Amino acid sequence: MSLIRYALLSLLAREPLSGYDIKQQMNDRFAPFWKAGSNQVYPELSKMESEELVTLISVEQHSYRPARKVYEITDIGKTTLAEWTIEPKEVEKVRDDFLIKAYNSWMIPPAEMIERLKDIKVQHEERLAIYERKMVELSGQFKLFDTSDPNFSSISVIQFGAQYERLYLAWCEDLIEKLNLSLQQQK
Amino acid sequence: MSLIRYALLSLLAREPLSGYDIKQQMNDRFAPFWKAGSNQVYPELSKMESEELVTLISVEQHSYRPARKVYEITDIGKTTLAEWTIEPKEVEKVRDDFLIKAYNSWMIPPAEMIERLKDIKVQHEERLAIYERKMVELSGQFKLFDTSDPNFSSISVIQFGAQYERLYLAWCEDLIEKLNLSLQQQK
DNA sequence: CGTATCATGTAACATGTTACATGATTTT
DNA sequence: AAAATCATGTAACATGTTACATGATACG
Repeated sequence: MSLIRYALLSLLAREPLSGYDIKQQMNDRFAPFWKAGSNQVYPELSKMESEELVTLISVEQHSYRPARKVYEITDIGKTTLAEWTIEPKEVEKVRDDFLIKAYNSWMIPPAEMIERLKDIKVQHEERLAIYERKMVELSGQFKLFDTSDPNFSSISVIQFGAQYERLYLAWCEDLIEKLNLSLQQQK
Repeated sequence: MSLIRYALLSLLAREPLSGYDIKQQMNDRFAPFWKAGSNQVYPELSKMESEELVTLISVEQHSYRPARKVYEITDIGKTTLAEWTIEPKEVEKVRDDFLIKAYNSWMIPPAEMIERLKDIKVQHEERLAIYERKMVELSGQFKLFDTSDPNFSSISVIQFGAQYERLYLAWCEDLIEKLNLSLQQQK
């Protein structure tokens, strides 16, 4: 039911991982699509183990550290994930704070709003750079047209991310331009 | 602090509204950017009233119905909203369920995945149509270059929405095409 | 004659975020 | 000497969703 469950399974469908690995992948590699706190990952893994969606395949003990518990997806886990994947669902709300801020731009002096937009642009440029780096990384190890290769899916999702950032940048630039025009008209 | 507060203020900055009005605007007109339940709207309005961000300007009693309580934003409310609007903040995660589903597309038979994508496309086409209708509505009552007109902001946000839906559609079409190619190669 | 609308609100539940706790080791 | 890394996990808090409650009237 909960979304986090399927996010975890999506990663485990590709390779066995520990809770810690999953957190890393979400917060570093998978970012900025997703994020998960330890309080969600660890309890969910235990629950999924008791429901036989995953199994514990090894417990590595490096002397002093807490035991590293590595989980593998089961066949039940795979079919559960596949069923969820093709299950129809209403699409999400967009829900981006900055869009509400933009909805208030009429209250803000144009010069100030332009500064804000430039800040936002920098952040989106950084994200775009991350996606583009990932694209280069992945496209090397990918056989064209093999849609059953996990990399096919990774690439398509990253491509979405990159396109999204380009859209955001273009939108910011357009707004900046309009605000600039109105500044010049005032003079 | 909470986001809902600023969403409410954003609407009240344009005109006085009741809690019911706000819910309507969010769930109908403002959709699909945002959504709010009554349990968030009504208590938040009371809280904001006690903090003097809004004031109750009228209580309409239509015989049998619960009293309709209309709120207006105060000057404190306006400056609070304006400050929040220009306050820098890290940009949001994208977080769309379907992107996780797409991340699992390698597990799904291409023909099935194509069907799913077509379903999603329909939903995004509907949203695009909503945005385009709103654009026509709004652009009529808008003086070009007047960035202090609330409609200027409305238009820019809706434009973002429309561009987003076009991106989503293009991405779906691209994926469908790739999946189709791999189907033909299998034959 | 059942359902939708107006209009407030509460309660129960699900989900997500931030901070904390442990504790040796490696890096700065 | 301080901070980051690995690795598990818990607790407190904030936010969001779904369902319920009231109750007269208008609509199909």
